[in-house]
Amino acid sequence: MSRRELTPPTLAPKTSRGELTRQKILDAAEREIGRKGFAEASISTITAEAVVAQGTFYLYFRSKEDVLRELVLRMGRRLRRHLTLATAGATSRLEAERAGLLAFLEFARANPNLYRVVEESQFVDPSVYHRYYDDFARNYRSALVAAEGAREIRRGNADVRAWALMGLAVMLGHRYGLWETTVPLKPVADAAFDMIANGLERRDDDA
Amino acid sequence: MSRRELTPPTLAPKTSRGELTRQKILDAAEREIGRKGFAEASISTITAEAVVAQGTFYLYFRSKEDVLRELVLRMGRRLRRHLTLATAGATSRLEAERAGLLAFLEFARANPNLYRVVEESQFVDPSVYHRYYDDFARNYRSALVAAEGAREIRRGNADVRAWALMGLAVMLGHRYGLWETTVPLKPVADAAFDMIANGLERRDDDA
DNA sequence: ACGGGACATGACTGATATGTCATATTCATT
DNA sequence: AATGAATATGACATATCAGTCATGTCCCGT
Repeated sequence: MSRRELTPPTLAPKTSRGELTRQKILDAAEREIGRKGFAEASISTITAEAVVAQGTFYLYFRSKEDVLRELVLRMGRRLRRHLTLATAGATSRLEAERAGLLAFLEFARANPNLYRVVEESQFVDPSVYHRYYDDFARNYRSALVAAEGAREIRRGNADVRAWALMGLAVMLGHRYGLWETTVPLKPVADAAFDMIANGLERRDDDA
Repeated sequence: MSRRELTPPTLAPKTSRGELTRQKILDAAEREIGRKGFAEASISTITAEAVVAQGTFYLYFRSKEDVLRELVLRMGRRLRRHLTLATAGATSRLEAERAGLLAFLEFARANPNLYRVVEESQFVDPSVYHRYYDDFARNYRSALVAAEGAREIRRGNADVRAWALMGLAVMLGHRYGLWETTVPLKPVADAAFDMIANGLERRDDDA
C-alpha cells in the first residue's frame, strides 16, 4: 500500500483550527474503526462521520494505517493515566495489582472501541502493537522487580510474569468488558486476583 | 459483503479429487492469510498460491470469510488434539496445567500462521472467534471444577480462572511463540506455571 | 469406449475505495 | 481591506478485487 516515509507533505496542524479538525477526524475514526473494524471503515466513512471533506483527511494523515497508529498511542496514554490514578492509593504491589486489574476491566468496558482498535492494530502494523505492549510490560516488570526486592512477592521471572498478567487482563477485558457487558466487574477482578496472589494449589490453611 | 446463508450452491466436494483441491486451497489460505493478514490476502493470491484458477475457489467456498471460518475450526481441532496428547500422562490437574501450557507454547511456535488466523477471525467473524474460545473455556472449566471436587486445587470462580488462564497462555504464545522465536520455551512455561500454582504472594516457606 | 456428473478454467463485469488536485475559503496580520 | 499561509473542498482518475459464467476437461460406471 503506502511505501515511502520521507517528506511528510503537511501533516502536523499549525493552527488551533487545524488541530480541532484533526481531532474530529481521530474521534470519528475511533468510532468507525471500533464499530465496523479496520477493513470496513473507509476513509470516506470516517470523513463523513467527522463532517469534513475526503481531501481534508490527507491534510493530517497519510493513510488509514496512519490514523490507527495514532489511535493506539491515544489508547496507551489514556489507559496509563487511568491505571496510574487507580493504583495511586495502593500500599503494596499486590494491592496495586488488585486495583489495577479492576480499573483495567472498567476501562475496557467504558472504551470498547479503543480496545478493539488496539487489538486490530496487530494486523495493520505489528510494530506499534508490539511497542504498545512492550511499554506496558517494561513498567510492569520494574514494578515486579521492585516488589521482589522489597520482599513483598515471591521471586520469579519478572518478564514472564508481566506478560502473563497482561494476557490475563486482556482476555478478561475481552470477555467481561466487551462480551458480557452486564456482569459486575468487582467479583471478576477479585476472583482473578485471588488466583494471582495465592495460586491454584491447595494448601493447609483452607478446608 | 456476503449476506444470505441459504442454499449453498455446491460447496462440499463429492469426490476425493475435489476434497484434495479444497485442501490445497485451505492450505494456501492458511499461509497467505497467516503471512499477509486477511485484508492483504486476496482470493486471487490464494488461488495462485494453491495453483488453481480463481473460479475454482467458489466451488468450495462462498467468500474469503468462509475460508477463515474453516481455518479457525481447523486450528481448534489440531490444538485440541495436540493438548490432549500432551496432557494424557498427567496425574493431576496441576500437572496437566504445566504440561498443557508448554504444549500450547510449542504449538504456537510451530503454527504461527494458524495462530494469527485465529486472532484475526475476531475482526472478520466475531461469532466464530467467540465460539472458539468458548469451547476451550467450557472444557477448561469442567476440568477445574473436577479438580476442586477432588480437592486438588483451592476453590474459586472456575469461569474467571479458565478465561484468565487462556488469556495468559495466549499472550505468552504471542510473545514467546511468535515474537521471540528463539528463547527456550520450557523455562517460560515453568515460570508461568509457578505463578499459576503458587501465586505471587510471599509465604513463610521461602527465604 | 462412451455418457454424464463432478471438477476446473480464466476472461470479464461491476462495484468500490484510495489518493490527487485544481479550486475555494478562512483568518491573522499589517 | 489587502495579503498570503493554512485550511478545506469534492470531483475524478486509477487501481483493485470479488464473484460470474460460458466453456472445457476429467474420470467413474456401465
